[in-house]
Amino acid sequence: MRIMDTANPRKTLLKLDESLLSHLPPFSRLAKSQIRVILDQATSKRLDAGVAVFNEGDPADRFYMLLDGYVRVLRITPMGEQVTALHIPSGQLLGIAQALGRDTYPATAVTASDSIVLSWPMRLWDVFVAEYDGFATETRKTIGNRVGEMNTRIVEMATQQVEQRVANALLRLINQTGRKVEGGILIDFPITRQDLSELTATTLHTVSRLLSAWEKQGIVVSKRKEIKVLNPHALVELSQS
DNA sequence: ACATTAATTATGT
DNA sequence: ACATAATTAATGT
Repeated sequence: MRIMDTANPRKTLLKLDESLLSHLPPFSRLAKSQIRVILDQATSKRLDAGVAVFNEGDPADRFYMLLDGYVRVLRITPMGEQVTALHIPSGQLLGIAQALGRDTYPATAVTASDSIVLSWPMRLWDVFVAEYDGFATETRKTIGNRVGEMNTRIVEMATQQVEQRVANALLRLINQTGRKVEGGILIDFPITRQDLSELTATTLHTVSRLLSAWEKQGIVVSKRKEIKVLNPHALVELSQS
């Protein structure tokens, strides 16, 4: 029987079941007993939306597995503006500075929705890599994917116009974090026009105009902090005109 | 082709 | 009632 740490609700222990990790790529090749010892070393936390998981430049003392929710990775420009580098959906690792050969976090991670994260002290990273089959190769894959995405976004910024950039950003969002609903695909976490503008290096006003225009054309519908894509194909066309 | 500024309206606690 | 989000128009680069 598990005693909850009621004195410290921020760090409340959930009942951690092996099935939480067993289907996730970095751990999928492991036996139940192995996952058990991994879980026993983990700290779990519930985080509200908009809370920093870690900050750019902080000593990278822990790494994280996002169990539920979404996290966006931010960088601050020299002039103090936020730029969103990418979104991370649940089931992925984050704060994996060690894999990049760093001892500080290269960016800030903020929860985009209510989230649940597991974390381990960074000193366990090398142990995981050495002892757990598939852990290293899977994390390499996700790193590769993220670098790839950031690259294509940089190319977009340099070559495409605003309308095509936000169209592309929306398409990526529905691909990575979209949930099928009645008549379209819904972005699965609260997203403002400000957020979208930070993803596409434009202003919230321009995003607002574009979304309004697209809504009239029946391509999207949006409420406050909510965007649903009705016609992805139309966005694809917009993104390559 | 876009940003900026500003005024106005809507929406959630 | 208050703060935050979104829209809209006018003006600037």
